[in-house]
Amino acid sequence: MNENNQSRDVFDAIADPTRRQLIRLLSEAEELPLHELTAQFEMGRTAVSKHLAVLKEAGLVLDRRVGRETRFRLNASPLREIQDWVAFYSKFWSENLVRLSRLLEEEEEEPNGGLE
Amino acid sequence: MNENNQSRDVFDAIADPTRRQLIRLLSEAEELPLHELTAQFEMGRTAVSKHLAVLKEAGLVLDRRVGRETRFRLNASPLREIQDWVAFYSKFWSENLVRLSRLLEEEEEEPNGGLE
DNA sequence: ATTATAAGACACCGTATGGTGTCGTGTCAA
DNA sequence: TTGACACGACACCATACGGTGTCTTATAAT
Repeated sequence: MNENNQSRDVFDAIADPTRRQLIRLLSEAEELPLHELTAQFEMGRTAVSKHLAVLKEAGLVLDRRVGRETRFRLNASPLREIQDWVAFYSKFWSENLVRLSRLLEEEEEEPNGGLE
Repeated sequence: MNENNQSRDVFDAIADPTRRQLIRLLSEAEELPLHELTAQFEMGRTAVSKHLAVLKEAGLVLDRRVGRETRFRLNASPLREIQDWVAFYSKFWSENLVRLSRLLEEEEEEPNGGLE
């Protein structure tokens, strides 16, 4: 019952480079109509519209009609899930932290201090 | 000429839930053979092997043969790209920060203070 | 009133993806 | 040495995906 109506996996939504570019463009412009977004790509309007639909299903984009154009804006909050996910693994790419976590694990498993 | 030999997009590699589950399993176990990983899923060995191949192409996994089994281990460092990417957008999902950035933008665009 | 623009809806298409099953081979165990 | 096991390499298949083009409708401009 939260704000985010994501019927689509956020990981999936950001997997496509075109969609990441859309996110980038929307982050720079507050609100943009479809035709203006389309102008930034080599593909046709329909394709861009489909990508935006995917982003919308993931809750990453909001749209509203203004006159004859549909304007899109970014809603970045679902990206928090990505950040949380990747934050969990950040401890694995620092050698020092890896050593530290191993030490902690060994202490947990062998509380009698049996280091080899 | 760096360490990471990623011939595949990391965003793409982590888009699949099965592959994220593989990453999770490997993060908990240091090194695991294919058959042991396969036992954690409902799909067959070939499918799991393919997912691991994708992770390998993204540089997220290393493998070595030991006897008749192929053991896999996690290499999380390519995930740094994800973290960097998402960190850029973290400023967009705090309401306070959004308001602040809007204020700054309005000041830049209309330095005469013409608010409607 | 007419014309141009913006976009939704839809049909269509080639290819990538995610799964299957099978066969052959190296390795470990009895 | 025989058999079971772990795996790679294929061939195969259904469906999802990322694109196209066309038609129609609502809106804006002239």
